[in-house]
Amino acid sequence: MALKPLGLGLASRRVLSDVVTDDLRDAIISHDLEPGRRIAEDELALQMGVSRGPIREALMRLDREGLVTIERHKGARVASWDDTDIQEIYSMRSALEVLAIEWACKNATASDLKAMEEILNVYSKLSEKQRTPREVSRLDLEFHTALFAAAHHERLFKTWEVLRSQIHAFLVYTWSQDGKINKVFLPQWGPDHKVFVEVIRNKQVEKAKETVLGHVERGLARVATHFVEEPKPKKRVAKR
Amino acid sequence: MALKPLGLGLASRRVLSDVVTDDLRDAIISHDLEPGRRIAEDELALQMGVSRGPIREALMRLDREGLVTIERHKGARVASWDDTDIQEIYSMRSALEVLAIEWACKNATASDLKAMEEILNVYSKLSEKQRTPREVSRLDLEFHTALFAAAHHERLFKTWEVLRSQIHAFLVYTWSQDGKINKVFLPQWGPDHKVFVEVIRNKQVEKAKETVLGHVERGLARVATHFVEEPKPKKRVAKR
DNA sequence: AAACTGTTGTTTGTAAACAACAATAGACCA
DNA sequence: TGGTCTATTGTTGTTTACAAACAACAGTTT
Repeated sequence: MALKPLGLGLASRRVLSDVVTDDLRDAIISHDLEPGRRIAEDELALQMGVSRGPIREALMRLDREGLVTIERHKGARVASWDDTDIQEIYSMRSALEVLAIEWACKNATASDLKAMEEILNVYSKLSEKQRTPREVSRLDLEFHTALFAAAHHERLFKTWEVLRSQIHAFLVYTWSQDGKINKVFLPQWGPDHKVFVEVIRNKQVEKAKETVLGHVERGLARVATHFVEEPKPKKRVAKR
Repeated sequence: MALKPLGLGLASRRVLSDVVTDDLRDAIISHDLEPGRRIAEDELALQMGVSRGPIREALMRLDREGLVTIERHKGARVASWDDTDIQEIYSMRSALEVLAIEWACKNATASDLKAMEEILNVYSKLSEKQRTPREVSRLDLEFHTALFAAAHHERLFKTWEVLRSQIHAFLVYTWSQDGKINKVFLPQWGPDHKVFVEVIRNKQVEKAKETVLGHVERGLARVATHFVEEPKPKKRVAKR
């Protein structure tokens, strides 16, 4: 059974709270709602033309995803990031990806490998100009999602989905601070990921683990040096 | 029916959905609600004397915790476990505990260590008779929770909490199948865990990782051999 | 100033309805 | 008999409106 109902248009009977969740997530990831911003249920409900029920549900889900922060009787805010968060996220990511590639070596099917290669294929067909940091990062997250799917490990996949949202969110923030992250990163992306598919196909578990560890560590280094710290209003008093 | 009507609203600072969540979690973990059992919102709301709102919220949280399975328009069921789940849970646990003890070596404070030792202390004061599988397992989960707390890694801790609920749930199930799991396990528990505190205090990262890995693997072996498979009414393919 | 008190705006919870949907049971036809 | 189709039924999803609990703020009193 497919872990994720791949977004192929069929849009199957989505429920209102799903729509709200996705819209809100996009708004947060794209920074239409800036970090720290207050989200009032009534206001959002009015704005989206739905009642409070689905809004509450969406906010709770995004809280679980780490994109918003809910405090009792105080409501929800868009989450914000500092370097502690980066450290946490990438250390989790290392641990999870190592486990993922381990399981993928055992469980990956032909179609799993094909899905991963398909993403590499899409990348290779992009023109130089299309290889924007944003687009490549989107493909990057998609590739790693395919890797996690190949592990066939339900709980691992769900945990990754949470992490992915957070990575996605602060990556966009990082780009907005520094548009030219990509000098060394982008040309390397394709070859770097081809290795993943190969070691999985050949079931070279140890080499796979090393590969993925190095990969994530380089990712962290890249992000950390470019991440511009943002004052985190965790417990700040709101000034009017 | 074992669902206690909730105590009067003296209630303190907790909010209704918290109470419902905790009551339901207890009922599931203690198997007052057997795996696979259907949970209807209306029915539960009536039983607990609250409206559907807090019930829905509680069910969503328990779904996230993995104790309940919600399907759209079909409602919630108490989760059930098979050996695949055990494999998933323990592989996750290994990865997470290694990361946890790594961070604990860096970040543990004196009071963190003290908290862990306090639990060992409680254990050592238990009489032979009090060392039931159930009680020791409760202390075990508490100890490991203290370990995760000592890591000072927010996301890691939250992920552990999810896993803990699941471990707790099927451990109770395992005990109910076999009351004498403890012949080799129980006497070893105390000394086994003292090592944890020491390696963390001395910041012996590598040794710490080995220790925790072995520990979890033995835990898996113990559970796996005693786990009696239960028919799982998993997901049926959606027919249209 | 510090402590008290009420106001305000928000979240949280309740209630009663309706709408959308899934499962089931009959009805119908072959 | 066997199968498809359509009601029926029950549950979840959603809305509306209101009441209660609570945090933050401002003004008042001491």
